[in-house]
Amino acid sequence: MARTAPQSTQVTPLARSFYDRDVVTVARALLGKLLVRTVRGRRTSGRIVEVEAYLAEGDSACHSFRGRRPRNAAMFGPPGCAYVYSIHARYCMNVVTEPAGVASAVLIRAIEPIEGVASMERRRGTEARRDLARGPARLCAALAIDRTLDGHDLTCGDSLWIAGGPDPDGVVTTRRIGVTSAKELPLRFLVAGSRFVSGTRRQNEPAV
DNA sequence: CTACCGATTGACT
DNA sequence: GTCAATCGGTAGA
Repeated sequence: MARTAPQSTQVTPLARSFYDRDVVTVARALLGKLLVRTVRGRRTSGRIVEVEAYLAEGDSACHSFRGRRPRNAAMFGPPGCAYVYSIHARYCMNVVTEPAGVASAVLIRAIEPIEGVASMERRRGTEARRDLARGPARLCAALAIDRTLDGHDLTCGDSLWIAGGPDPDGVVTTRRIGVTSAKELPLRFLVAGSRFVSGTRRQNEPAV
């Protein structure tokens, strides 16, 4: 086998059963995992450090709250697929959870860049490592994620997937950022102490 | 068709 | 901390 750069992290995609669980369980379990993106054989990746859960029921901030639409169709599909949408002329990426028809998802809000930092810098137009993927739309820009990946199956290990990683030492729970309804729900989860999370100091104070 | 608006970001005080 | 650019999706005339 050809010699390759040493890989410190396993890159086998997580199985569908990982995603076919309660959305909050999946959200917390995603912290520490490796988000992997390949473009023309070149890999970029990062450790997930910030996520938000969006509930299938009783969550007015969830895109599925007012029913199925063309835009949110992926949320109603099987678990383990991506839901990519645009807002304010940017892209954001979610992971669909729970059985098909239960329209819940986890928004990936920030990663700590691990591989392909130079590619991320080029795509983002900055060399500030902390800012490369701190925020859901910055993350998508850094990994070249757009709506062509809406509905993409994350369990195949092709183009875009999630692999295992070390569980964080601590998790902070806060309210979600930017939502204009259901603001009070404690559904944002951060790797404690990570400098790669978004939000202000106050927004990152524990809410529960 | 037009009008409104958001799970954001970056520039600025 | 404040503020507005940006544009696709959706609702409504």
